[in-house]
Amino acid sequence: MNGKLIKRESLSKQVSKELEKMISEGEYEVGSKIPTEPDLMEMFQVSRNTIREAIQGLTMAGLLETKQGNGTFVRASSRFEANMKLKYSEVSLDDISEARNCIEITIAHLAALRCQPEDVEMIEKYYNKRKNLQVDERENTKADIEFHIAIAKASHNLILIDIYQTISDYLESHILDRKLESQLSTQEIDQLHEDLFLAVIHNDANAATIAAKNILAI
Amino acid sequence: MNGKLIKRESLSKQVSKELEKMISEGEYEVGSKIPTEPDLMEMFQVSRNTIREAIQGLTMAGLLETKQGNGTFVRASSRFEANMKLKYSEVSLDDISEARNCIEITIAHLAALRCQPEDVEMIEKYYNKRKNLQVDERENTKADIEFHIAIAKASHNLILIDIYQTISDYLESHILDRKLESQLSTQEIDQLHEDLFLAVIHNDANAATIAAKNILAI
DNA sequence: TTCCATTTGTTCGTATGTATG
DNA sequence: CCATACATACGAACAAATGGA
Repeated sequence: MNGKLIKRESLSKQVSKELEKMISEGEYEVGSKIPTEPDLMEMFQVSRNTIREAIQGLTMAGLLETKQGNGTFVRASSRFEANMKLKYSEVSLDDISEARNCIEITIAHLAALRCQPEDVEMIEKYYNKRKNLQVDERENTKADIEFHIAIAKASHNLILIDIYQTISDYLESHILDRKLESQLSTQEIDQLHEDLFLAVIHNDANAATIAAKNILAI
Repeated sequence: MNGKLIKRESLSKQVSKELEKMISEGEYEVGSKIPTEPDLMEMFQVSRNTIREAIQGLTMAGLLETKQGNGTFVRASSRFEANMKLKYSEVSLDDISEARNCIEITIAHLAALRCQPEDVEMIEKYYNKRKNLQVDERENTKADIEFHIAIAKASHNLILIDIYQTISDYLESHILDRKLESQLSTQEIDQLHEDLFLAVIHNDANAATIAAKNILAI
């Protein structure tokens, strides 16, 4: 009768995803308390067990934190943030910056050597997105990171991709800082990204290496 | 009456720990099927929910794998092994090698700049251990990795240390292969390690970078 | 201080669905 | 088709911790 009733996904997973979405969208802010289990039962029309299973999953992932006799609180707004908070609670911005510098060049090099047509498509997509979002610095930075991640994926090295994705969320504020402090104009920064873009899609590994170094020097 | 009845720990946790112990001790081997849920209920004298919760925890941790309509199987003998299998199951040796090359040089450079007396002590310890274990190739390789990890720690960059440690377990067979295929003699390889060792403890960043590159070229 | 309502934690029981052999 | 075994979901009861009256 109802196509939506194809319930290939368990109720707890559905609840979990919905909660995660609400958290990531800021509906429940970091540090705040989410509704009680009885309230969530009412909201989602499922049993307490199902609610608890969903909460347990998000707790394991580090997004939530439960306090007996008090409530369930939002610990992080995303899995990445949770991962970083858990794993790298004592990491400095310098550490992140160094790690980025370390792998960015290798990634650019490998991406130029290995990028496939579908990689080019993705890279181009985010390159253009980045170029068209010059007004809003925040949005531009997000697109910037997406551009770099697309290049990382073109490297086809699963370890490097994983590392880059893990630290990329922390890069956001870092990149923004650099841009604001930079001596270079927006046009010059754009040019550097275009250099990297062209080098990668033309499979010029040496040029990609140089372009990556130049971007890191911003 | 019975000291053991202090049940500060939940039943499911107790069952979980007991199962994990049995798995790690090899009572249930990797790939084999553990008893069915009803059997486990009988064994531990708890409800099916409790059994299932314990199994779910170990499944999440990657130690077990449940197959509906078939049984529950041992996937890994320890959490560490599980973590590796889960995260880098599709990683090739080339990926690891590339990632290593990528960060090894940066690590050597930073270690030379930042190593403290206590770092020198550790590096020296494993340097000597490595030198004195020339007979057994396997032991030598282990000491080799410990030597490199000591250097990584001297970089004082938590992210790079973490990454290096994560991939180092996969490095063992890789390094062994390289040694066996190498054109260089044991003495020459030793010399390269001594170069790196001396460069780092003398805070010579450039020499450390070069030494690291030479070692990677083995 | 004690008491109590709230909230999460733990455990049990039961029913039904789904996959395998 | 059937027995077995895991998957999912619901309901219920009590324990334990918290915070406020």
